[in-house]
Amino acid sequence: MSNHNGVDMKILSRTEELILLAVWKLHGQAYGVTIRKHLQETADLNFSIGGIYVPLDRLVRKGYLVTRQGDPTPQRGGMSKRFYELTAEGMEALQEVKRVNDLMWKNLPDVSFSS
Amino acid sequence: MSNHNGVDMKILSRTEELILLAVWKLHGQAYGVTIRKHLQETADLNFSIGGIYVPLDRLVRKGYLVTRQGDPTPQRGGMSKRFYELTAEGMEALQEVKRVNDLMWKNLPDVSFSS
DNA sequence: ATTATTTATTCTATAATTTAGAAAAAATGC
DNA sequence: GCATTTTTTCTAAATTATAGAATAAATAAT
Repeated sequence: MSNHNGVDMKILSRTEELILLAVWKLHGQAYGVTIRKHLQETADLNFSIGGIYVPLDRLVRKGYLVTRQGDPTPQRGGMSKRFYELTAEGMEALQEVKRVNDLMWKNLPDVSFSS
Repeated sequence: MSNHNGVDMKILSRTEELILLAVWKLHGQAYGVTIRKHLQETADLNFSIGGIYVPLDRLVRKGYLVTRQGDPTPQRGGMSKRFYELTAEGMEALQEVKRVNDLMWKNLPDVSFSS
């Protein structure tokens, strides 16, 4: 649970992981609306509006994402988009969560459960 | 994001997933101390005491785990153990989180990141 | 039998994250 | 200018995570 500096880093929350993955997948086209849609279409996950923008802010503050304001587009109207991209640290945090997940999902005994 | 009844189920939090997986792996020998140790040894995850028992309670309330009081053992001393086991619903919640994870980690473009 | 030691859980307060959606902003079309 | 569209900002309430002191229940030692 430490990064390349040997400093303990907290593991990503579920939402943080999902949003970073969406940004990764959407490379260059990641903004609030497309991120939300990607989660819906890819995994049938229905986030509220705040459920996307609140963690996005946090991920920028933590240094896992960078953001840039988009230019107005030739489409109808609307507030200008705010695009997001993964940083090296964001990618590192994703690799760490993958490491943990892979280890924890390995060598599980045959299914059996109670009650 | 729905279970076999078509009812929407909330996706497990990171901690809930990790604890359910530890219980699964430890089948029959899962209690607070062994769960905490398993997470430490398997994935280098260091949970505080409350970080284990608080979510364990919640997982029982949600029906993902059942619990039974252990008998005193021939070892030195100590309060008697409280063992945990997965329920069918707990297993289902794990399968659901795995489905989401597998989908989200698929087809990612080549690594690239900013700043 | 009293006291010390060990193992393990319970309890509880605080911090952080999630969730929901109304409100505001910024652009184009008429 | 006013209506409409797209997108973000804001914010309050609910849920989860974190930390570790306190307590409990057992055996060992004297």
